[in-house]
Amino acid sequence: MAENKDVSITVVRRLPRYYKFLSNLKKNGVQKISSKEIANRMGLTASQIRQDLNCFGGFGQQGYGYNVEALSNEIASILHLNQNIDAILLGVGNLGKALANYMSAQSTGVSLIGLFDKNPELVESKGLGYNIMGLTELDEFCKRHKPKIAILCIPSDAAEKTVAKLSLLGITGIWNFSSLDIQESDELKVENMHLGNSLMTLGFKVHNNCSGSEED
Amino acid sequence: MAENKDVSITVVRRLPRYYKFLSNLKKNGVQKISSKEIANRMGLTASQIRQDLNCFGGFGQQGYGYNVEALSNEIASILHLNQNIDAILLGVGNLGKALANYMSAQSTGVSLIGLFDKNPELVESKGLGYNIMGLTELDEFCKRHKPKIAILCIPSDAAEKTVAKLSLLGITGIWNFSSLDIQESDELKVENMHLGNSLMTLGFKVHNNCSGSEED
DNA sequence: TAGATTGTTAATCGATTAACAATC
DNA sequence: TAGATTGTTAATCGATTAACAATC
Repeated sequence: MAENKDVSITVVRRLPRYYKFLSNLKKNGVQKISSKEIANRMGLTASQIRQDLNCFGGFGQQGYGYNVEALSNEIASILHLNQNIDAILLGVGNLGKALANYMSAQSTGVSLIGLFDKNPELVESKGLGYNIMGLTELDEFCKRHKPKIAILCIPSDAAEKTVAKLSLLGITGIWNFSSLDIQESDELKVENMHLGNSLMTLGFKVHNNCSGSEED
Repeated sequence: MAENKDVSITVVRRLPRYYKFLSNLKKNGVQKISSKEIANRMGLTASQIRQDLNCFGGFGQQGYGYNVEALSNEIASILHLNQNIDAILLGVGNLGKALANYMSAQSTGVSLIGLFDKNPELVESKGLGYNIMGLTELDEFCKRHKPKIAILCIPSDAAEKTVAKLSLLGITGIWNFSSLDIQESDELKVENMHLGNSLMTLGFKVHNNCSGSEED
């Protein structure tokens, strides 16, 4: 059974990578794997993988390794991929559309139940599979459907005004693609996806040939 | 003068955030700031900020603090934002378009010089400001224009086949939006932007109300 | 001069790696 | 039984925080 609470965020961030890796193995019919081989193939160390997994339970078997399917299921359960969180998306530009398409194609445990835009009538939504609401309908929609996550694909000045309001409307997680640096708190969990920051970091690495691993 | 080399990637990743923060101060006419106030406003500690900056030089003044404009310029120079790296983008779907638009609007030290798609004739490129080439033209284009960074907005199976080839064509940095987990090396710097991983991490946090800071 | 705040060293904390007994 | 590989404890490494002398 999955034990969590006060597992470090560093470990949590590796779980989706393990999950992806194991899914690929499963797809290729691989049934068992050792921490050593996971390490080799993912560019980590065997120790680290065993430490990570043992934060949640002893999923392996001495002398054998890990059963791919069982471990994959355990991680899915730790990440709550089988449960569902409802999400709304604000700002249906190219990026918003890309994310909406991505989310309908992938199982990440989060599903989109509403898309909003300042000018819904200007959005070309053919093939998107959603109809788009105006931001004026946001309050009413949230009160009725109680989404938990908001995906921000709006400019940072708009985002600044929106965050506090979303909190009041019951949003407890923000996937933030605006350049606003949103601070995480107990009440509001945040993943800041600052594209520009990542690109500048890449630029630095390319210029300096600096070493060091990266993730997300 | 900026001293770098073997500065940890953890520190480097904070530089773009500092830069953004200082740019905003500058926009608001703020001329000086202390590490303590930066810390308060960014959710870090004053110690950490002083440690970070002193990896590159002593930019402050005792009893006074930091001059906003000077510090901002120093960080821009450390990040090489004034120099330019040429980049190409592969896969002009919604995401590719979003990134192309973003990059023409922002100064990140990286500029797009070519967009490629498997089916360039199917891409609606009105208003994009680029004309889109077929992937068959990639070799020729790279040999002529020698871009250094490739932005991958193609499916992961396509990405898998493409990475080694890009390396041979002189690409030394990859901004990877495919779900393929690309390993970084001395020859090839990588920023993996795994959207799904980030969303799953957010889901975990929302479910578990787990604490811990995040960035990108 | 007195007050403020840096640069920098030392202490602490957390994450990774190594080692090995347990056991399949 | 012998070999392999886990789970787990201990050692190391790196990053953050605290403290304080230097100095503007």
